[in-house]
Amino acid sequence: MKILIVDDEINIRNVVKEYAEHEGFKADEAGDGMEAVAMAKAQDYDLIIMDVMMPRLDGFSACKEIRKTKDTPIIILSARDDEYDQQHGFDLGIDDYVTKPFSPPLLMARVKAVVSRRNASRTNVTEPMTFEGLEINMSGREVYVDGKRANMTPKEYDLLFYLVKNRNIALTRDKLLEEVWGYDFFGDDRTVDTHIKMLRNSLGEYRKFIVTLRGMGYKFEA
Amino acid sequence: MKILIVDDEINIRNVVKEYAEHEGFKADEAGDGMEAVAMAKAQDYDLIIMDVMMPRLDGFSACKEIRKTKDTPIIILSARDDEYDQQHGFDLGIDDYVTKPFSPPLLMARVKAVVSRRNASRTNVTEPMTFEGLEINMSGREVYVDGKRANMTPKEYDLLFYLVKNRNIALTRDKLLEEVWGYDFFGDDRTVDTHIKMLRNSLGEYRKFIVTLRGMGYKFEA
DNA sequence: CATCGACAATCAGAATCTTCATGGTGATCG
DNA sequence: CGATCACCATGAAGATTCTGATTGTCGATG
Repeated sequence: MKILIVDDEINIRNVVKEYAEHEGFKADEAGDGMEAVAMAKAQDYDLIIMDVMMPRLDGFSACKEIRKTKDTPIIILSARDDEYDQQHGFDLGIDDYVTKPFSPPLLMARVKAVVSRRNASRTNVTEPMTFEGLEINMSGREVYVDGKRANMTPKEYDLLFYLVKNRNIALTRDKLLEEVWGYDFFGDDRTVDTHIKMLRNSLGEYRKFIVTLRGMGYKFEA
Repeated sequence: MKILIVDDEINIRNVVKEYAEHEGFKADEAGDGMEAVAMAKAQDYDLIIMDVMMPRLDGFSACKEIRKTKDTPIIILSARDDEYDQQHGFDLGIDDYVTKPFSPPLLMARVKAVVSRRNASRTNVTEPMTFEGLEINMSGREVYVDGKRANMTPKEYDLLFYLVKNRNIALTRDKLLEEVWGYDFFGDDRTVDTHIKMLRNSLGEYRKFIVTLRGMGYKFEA
């Protein structure tokens, strides 16, 4: 297992590298996008961890360039909650996001998840899915209700996609807050309720897929 | 959920403890590294919050000592960024760190993230189980009795899942109250009986799996 | 070995407490 | 300035707990 760490800050590279090696990965480093592209094309990495803001060539452009020849899994390190980043990233087939500042063990958890997902099945998790009259296209960030394009807010998309990705699994509000809002969000539990409500409204009759688990949280039940 | 708070300043311990208990944790305290090592080895904590600068034995040395026998998750509280980065590597298996001064809600967010990550990696092995006509799917929070979905209350699920997780083990009412209800539940023993009764009703003929141990408690016998 | 006493477990239901969906409000951000 | 979001208050639906009565179990004893 060999990964490539791309960031212009040497401190971040060092931290990530130490953790990765502790997990049994072999880790190479690149200090900017140009370097990253060259290295990613020359070798077969199992995963690339890529910062967005970098000199010479930014992370997204580097991804686009790498994707021309390889489909190495990529995890993006982006500044907090940038909507544009997410939209952009889905188009490029980004496998996961971690927002800065992040805790190294959290990043490692994502790394392991992505790697095992790739190994487990080559099937792309972001293929469009259909549940009766509800069509969900995560890579295109589009949702159709009975063929009609649903216009939802960013949070609704994020929430729905996370629920669907973990469909048939009970999710606590804390878990949702951590995964959809970010681990550094500290706010009210009930915030989740509010967004669930709005999401249900957006889904019309297919609100039935979102099940309330009393005393627990929610679940997308297909 | 039990955590150990290690810091030589009693004010910090108190603040952290109060927040932790508010989140439903049970919290013990230690005033220095030596004490922490002794306590961490004597008991199974779900998490340790450890200061770096302490008399007698510093936080890092305490971690190293604890790691010899346990792999309890550890969050480090350090005074400055560089104190953590430079002085010691990441090979101690630290799960996260928070720099002082910190805001208690931030610390709590990290605590919850670390704990849920640990639990996720450990309990993700919750494939659905079947005992004759009784199907139990913990991750989906679903129970089927002869193929029919059983609609149960939160406590019934919690109780059943705990019993099943510890199947074939005798569980006292006190143990059940502590684990299913929480350490801070001060109520009647008979409460357990009531919920056992309702659970048995929900399980129909498969009530037979729940065995009462006279003068002792209950057991799920497969 | 039948009976009895003592204790343990079960049960039903009413009072109390929790939780959730909802609508509204003010803050925030582009 | 409009969209979005976090948060709060509220009431209704639902869950939990306790009480006290009843049933069940065990072992001692005559």
